[in-house]
Amino acid sequence: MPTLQDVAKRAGVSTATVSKVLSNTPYFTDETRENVLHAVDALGYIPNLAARALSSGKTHIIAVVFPYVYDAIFADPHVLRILEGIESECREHGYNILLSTPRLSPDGVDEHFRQLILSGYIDGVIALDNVPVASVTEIVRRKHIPAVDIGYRKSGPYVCSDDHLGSLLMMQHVTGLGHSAIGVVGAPEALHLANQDRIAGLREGADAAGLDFGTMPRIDGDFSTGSGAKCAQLLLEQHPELTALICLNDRMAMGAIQQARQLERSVPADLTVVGYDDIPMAAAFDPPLTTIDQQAPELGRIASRMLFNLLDEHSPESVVLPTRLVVRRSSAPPKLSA
Amino acid sequence: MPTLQDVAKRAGVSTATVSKVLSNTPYFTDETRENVLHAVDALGYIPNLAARALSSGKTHIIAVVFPYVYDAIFADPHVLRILEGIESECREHGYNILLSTPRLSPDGVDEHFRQLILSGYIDGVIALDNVPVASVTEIVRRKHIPAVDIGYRKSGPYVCSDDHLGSLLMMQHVTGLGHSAIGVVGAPEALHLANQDRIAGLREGADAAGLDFGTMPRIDGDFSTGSGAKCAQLLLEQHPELTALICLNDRMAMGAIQQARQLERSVPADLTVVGYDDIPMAAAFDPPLTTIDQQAPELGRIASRMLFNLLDEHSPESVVLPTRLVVRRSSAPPKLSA
DNA sequence: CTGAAAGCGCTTACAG
DNA sequence: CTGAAAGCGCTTACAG
Repeated sequence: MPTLQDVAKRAGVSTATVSKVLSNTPYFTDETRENVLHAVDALGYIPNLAARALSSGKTHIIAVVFPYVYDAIFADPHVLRILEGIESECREHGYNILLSTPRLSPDGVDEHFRQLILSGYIDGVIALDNVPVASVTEIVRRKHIPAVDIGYRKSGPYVCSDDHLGSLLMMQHVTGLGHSAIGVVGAPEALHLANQDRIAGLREGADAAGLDFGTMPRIDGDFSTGSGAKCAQLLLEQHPELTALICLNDRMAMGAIQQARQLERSVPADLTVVGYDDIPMAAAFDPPLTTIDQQAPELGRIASRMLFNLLDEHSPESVVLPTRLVVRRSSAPPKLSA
Repeated sequence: MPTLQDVAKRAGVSTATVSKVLSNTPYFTDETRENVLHAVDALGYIPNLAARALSSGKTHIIAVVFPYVYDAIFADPHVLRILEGIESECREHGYNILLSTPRLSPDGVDEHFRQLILSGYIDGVIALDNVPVASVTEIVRRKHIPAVDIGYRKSGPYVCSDDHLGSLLMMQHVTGLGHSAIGVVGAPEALHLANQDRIAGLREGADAAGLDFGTMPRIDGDFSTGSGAKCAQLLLEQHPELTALICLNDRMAMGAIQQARQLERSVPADLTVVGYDDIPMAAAFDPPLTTIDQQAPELGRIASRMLFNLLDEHSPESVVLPTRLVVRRSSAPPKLSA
């Protein structure tokens, strides 16, 4: 591979000049600039990233960090769509994505991740920091590496979805249809920091409809399809009077619908089931899911842009991204009120 | 951050010694070794990866390349499970994963990817190289960077799933149940190099059962759930006599099942529907899908191990990973024969 | 068993 | 507007 030196020689200038021309420093004769560019072209010169990193301290690599808890990254379509947004934005800005999946424990991140962060290889971090057990970004920020959180650990710049609004909208939708015997398929708060907000939103929605959220049957799953089925089974067995199930993500809602079918309850005729996230399959499901669109790709895009701001020494505002109710066919008025 | 020099000073040795001790070179007094290790500890020294990369030429970064075609990486659970296998193996061996999603055109890979490869930042490449339009690894190998393909472009070490066997097993299963009016929801060969093998396997299975594969109705989708529904609709409208649908991936099978339900054909009582891939949701679906397990995580793991072999200057054998029939509840004997 | 020294390929004050 | 030179923090023959 040709080096900067080769280019300099070929163009008849110094390496400093080549370097500066390539980094778009002004103050160069058009002639010099052209000379350099021609030499670059002729030689097929590509900068050595390691050398650049060593001397400039910038690697143009950002770590995208999805803590490895429950099955998040490798099974959750929602997480994937966030990644999609990050990818498109990073690629546009010439940043490379290093995928990191640290194991978290109450003691913090694992040693491998710690080394990565301290090794100087990473210009910035975007972390899905939503697990109560430990913070990913703490160690990153302590090293003064720019970091943005996607989630609720508001210890620095962050972007999160308006979960309170989302679950409020959902409860309003369900009560608005006339339901009052409502079951909740939730998730333990230890699994996700957003849960508090979601529960609060549901409560507010229930209050507004004159219902007591505290008395609504609720069983927690783990976000998987299977757990949704199990929760729905228990809920419907113990409370056959339920006419609606609010599930805290789409996969559990799908599980719930499959379970309802086995119990000979057809959705939405006999039972309304709603989800959360609006993953791609939600629209293709049978019946298509009424759910909350979190704008996952946009979360990723915004997080990336905030990070680029930080890298430019600006201080981006944290943002709470609005959620939006998507009404499809898994929800309908209860039969009794018909 | 403390540097090698700091460690050397503190330990009273040369930087060469520190470097060698840290890379486990033998021939050192236990005393020297301990001195160095203590200094490292005391200072909290972490090697600077950029410096190491520049002087050694090794970055310990491997690029995991999923060409950005149709919706592969960000919507296909199967791809994700491959990534899961790669991740676990790489993490064990101390390699970091750079996620790269080049755009492919008949001219080859995009400029961004080309630069990445030529920049010296990448020790090796694992590529999902299954799209006929262009090869990802060609440019990589031309630069003598170790690369392994997951897929069918057998231009270097590769690992692939035994698609021929998989589809043969599937056809045998379906014909074995007594079906002869079988429809196929396929995918255009331009989308995936494995299709040829899958079609060949189906044909062989049909032959073996005394059926003519050529006359079986077939419509191609694009691997998405929605396309599966559409194909099933067309197929069942045009050929109401069909008693079984073989789909070339699970997502299309799920779409087909949903569509069948809308046409009042219950699965498997009125219609057998089988898939391919055994994605996580296949087991949780209603009915649970009969499908082919491709051992996706294992594909990723094997690919990683082959790459580590290459990095150690060994020449790994390419492998064709057996597939396995997973019988669940979406398949049953046809009604008529009952 | 250990060290001096060159070198990896860039960038960046500094000087002119 | 351009260049000489130091420096980023390691590794690696080579020598002893």
